Amino acid sequence: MPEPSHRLRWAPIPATSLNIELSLTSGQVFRWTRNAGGAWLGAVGDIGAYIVPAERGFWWATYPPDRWNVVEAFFSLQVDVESLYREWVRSDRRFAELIDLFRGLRILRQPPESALCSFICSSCNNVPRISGMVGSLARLVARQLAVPWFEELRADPTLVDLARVQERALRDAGFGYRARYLAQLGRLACSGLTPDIEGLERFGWSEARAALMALPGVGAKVADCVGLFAYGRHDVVPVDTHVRRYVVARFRPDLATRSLTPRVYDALAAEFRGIMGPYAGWAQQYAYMAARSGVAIASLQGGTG
DNA sequence: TGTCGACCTGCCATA
DNA sequence: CTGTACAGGTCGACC
Repeated sequence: MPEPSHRLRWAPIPATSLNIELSLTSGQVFRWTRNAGGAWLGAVGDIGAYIVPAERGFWWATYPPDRWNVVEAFFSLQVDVESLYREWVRSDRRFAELIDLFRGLRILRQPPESALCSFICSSCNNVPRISGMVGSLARLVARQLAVPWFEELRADPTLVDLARVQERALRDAGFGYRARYLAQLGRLACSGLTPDIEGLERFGWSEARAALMALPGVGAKVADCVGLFAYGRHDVVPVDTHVRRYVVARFRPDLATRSLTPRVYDALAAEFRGIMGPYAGWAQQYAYMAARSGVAIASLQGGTG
């Protein structure tokens, strides 16, 4: 594969501030790939991106060229993680361990419509399979980008793109019961029956969240993922099975046996947000990774130390 | 409000 | 190698 070496730009953002591999493989985005040379390839909306990590920074290229603002926004580089780390350790001393493990992990800012599609696919699912589905979805419905240094790169899909495929084709491609949600969403979008997903970002979160939850296949968890990963709502805490396990073990053992009703969901999110503060959504990603990777939750039990 | 089962499929760990 | 439990949930029907 030809590499855009003559176009590469340098960004002096150290790996301690942005761990590219960790951020791209932490279950936020599912379509980035790494080539043999260690470069990461992916799309951000309609923009192709090429990222080569290094210790003291990273090399980057986009197509169309030189879209630094896209790279900067995607990696949320305006957020100073070092100051977050200092705050988190003050809020919860045991976060020091998670920061050591996952230093440089950032919340990525994705186009909301494709984030919606991805997290509809994520329900009751595992990351390898989600990646396969999200890749298939892009191949089935999204526009091919004419990026010279990719053999094949699809744009991030939009909701109207979804109407290009029948539910049956999605089922044949292995989407299972999520096929119905996606096909239905595409029909609604083409009929003008979905809200302006991009525009919802400017609404209050409770209003935007309710609008998202009215869409097929979108419950509290998926809506919260759109809030955190697409709208830049840093304080929104999606409560999945891992985060639930973490918060229950760490702070709310009284909720251990309760089923995850909307009330319990909100209580867990509120508990975590109350402790971790306005960037609780970012902190959630660290807790998620810890719980998912089997870092001894037991060792995290008992008080807020 | 809270509980239950259905919805699809494949990964992963253990028999 | 065949069998389970489970995986970044949501929805509708009943208490």
